Amino acid sequence: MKEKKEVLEEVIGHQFTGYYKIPIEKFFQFAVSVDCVILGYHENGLKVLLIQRGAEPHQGKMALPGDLVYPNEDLELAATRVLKELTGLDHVFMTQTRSYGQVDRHPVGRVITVGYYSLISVDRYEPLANSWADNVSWVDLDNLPGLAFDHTSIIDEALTMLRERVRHQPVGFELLPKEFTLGEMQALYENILNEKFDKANFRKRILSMGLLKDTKRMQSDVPHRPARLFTFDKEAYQNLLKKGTNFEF
Amino acid sequence: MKEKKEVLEEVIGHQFTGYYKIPIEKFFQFAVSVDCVILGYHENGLKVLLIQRGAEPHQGKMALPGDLVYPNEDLELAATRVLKELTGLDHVFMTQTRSYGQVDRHPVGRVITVGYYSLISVDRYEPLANSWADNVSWVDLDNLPGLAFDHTSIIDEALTMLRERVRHQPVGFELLPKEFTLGEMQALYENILNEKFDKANFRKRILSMGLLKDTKRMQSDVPHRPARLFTFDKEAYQNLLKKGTNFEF
DNA sequence: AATCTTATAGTAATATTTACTATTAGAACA
DNA sequence: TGTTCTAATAGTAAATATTACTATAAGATT
Repeated sequence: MKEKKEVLEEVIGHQFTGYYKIPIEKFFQFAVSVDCVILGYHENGLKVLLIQRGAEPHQGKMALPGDLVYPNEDLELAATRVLKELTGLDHVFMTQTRSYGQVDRHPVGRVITVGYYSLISVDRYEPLANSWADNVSWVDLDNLPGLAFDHTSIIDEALTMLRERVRHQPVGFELLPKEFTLGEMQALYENILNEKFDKANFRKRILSMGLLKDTKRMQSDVPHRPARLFTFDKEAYQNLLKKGTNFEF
Repeated sequence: MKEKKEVLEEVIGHQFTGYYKIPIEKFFQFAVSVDCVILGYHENGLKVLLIQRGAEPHQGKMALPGDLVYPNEDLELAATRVLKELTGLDHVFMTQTRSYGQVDRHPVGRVITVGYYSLISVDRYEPLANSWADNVSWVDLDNLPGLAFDHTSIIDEALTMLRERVRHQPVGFELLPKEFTLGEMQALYENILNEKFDKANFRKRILSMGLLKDTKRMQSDVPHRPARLFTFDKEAYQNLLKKGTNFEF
């Protein structure tokens, strides 16, 4: 590890003579970006929304939708703006994952990126490439190409977060269509957690949470006995949260 | 919400004529800081390590140990360096919480701060104020004074994280002395989770995890039957992690 | 030696989870 | 129209885990 003195002298460009001697402007050399990990579920697989970069650096490579934050812009707003500009997606509620700040992660200068993630229902949105994005597409998580910057590890960590979260919060619902069957729900859980469950027990477990509302309607156009359609009972979930009851799958 | 065009024009200082017209240097106006939330447990209460600021802004106020990151310094290293410089604490393993980027959170300019947190055993470290810190002390979390910047909410979120984590990871051990009794352990859990447990059942639950090593030694100088002393069995925990067994309290 | 406090052991009732089996119902086809 | 397919739904008995207790043990203090 470099000595503190050496490090400082590299920064300030001349010999270091004391802590308070570094002019504060020397610290204002960073740029900040946001990167959005939008996860979806389709055809029995988890997908992530990627763009093809139509601008340097890493032009042509696939990447997370992300861009630099304006110096007078809040981070959350930046994430919302960037996602909309590049993919057309609006009204997507994202939460921060964490920040990535490797010194050499960006070729142009020191850029810290802040990760945001969201789970969405693939069929409720229609991504459309825009601005400097040459393309937008849902890419299978088991089959990711080489990505720009450190985006592969940003996705990996978001995924770890999802697997952790799915056990303690009813996040599955966000990834399914508005109405879904218990079979679909089970397939989703099995996919995320990479684990098989007993069908009858899975049903009991999920139903006993009291977070599903029976629509009284049935699947149609299936070549077998159709299953009941459910929706997520938001109200019941709010009540559960208020009571402080902690959800466990 | 401001229109994009207006926002841009504020940033670039002249009329906006198209996305690619903003020179990239305009984006490199940020500074980045790290703030360390060091939590400890002492005399039946959770504490956080705070400094008294001996420098502007917010001179004189209590604050988290934190400072600006050098433009050529990795975030983790910065956190380690800053903590050591201000409080003398070394070899503290911290993990990132999240970043805070409100536009007006710092009076000098646009400063994004990255939160780091750690749980430590109060009696294993000897904090000592240094550099521009006028003072270091363990402050009771139930009795926090007004803090500099947005540090109160950084602490609040770290605390929420701790309460979440304590249910799924054996973090309690980090906060206790190397050797501890089951009674101390129970008091800690009750304190963090603000909930009482049945003594006999708590013992069974904790022991059945198989993460405690019996030292065969006893408490001394207590005015009652002395309790057995335990240590955390790191090896057993590693094995548990390898097997992928998920810890639940 | 009596008394205090807290540790430790044990247990019975209750609740939850698990591993099953059995039955049901719509669609498709003969 | 009934036979067959597939997956949904219902039910249950054994095994496990949790909970709410009671009883006993042991060192320190008086």
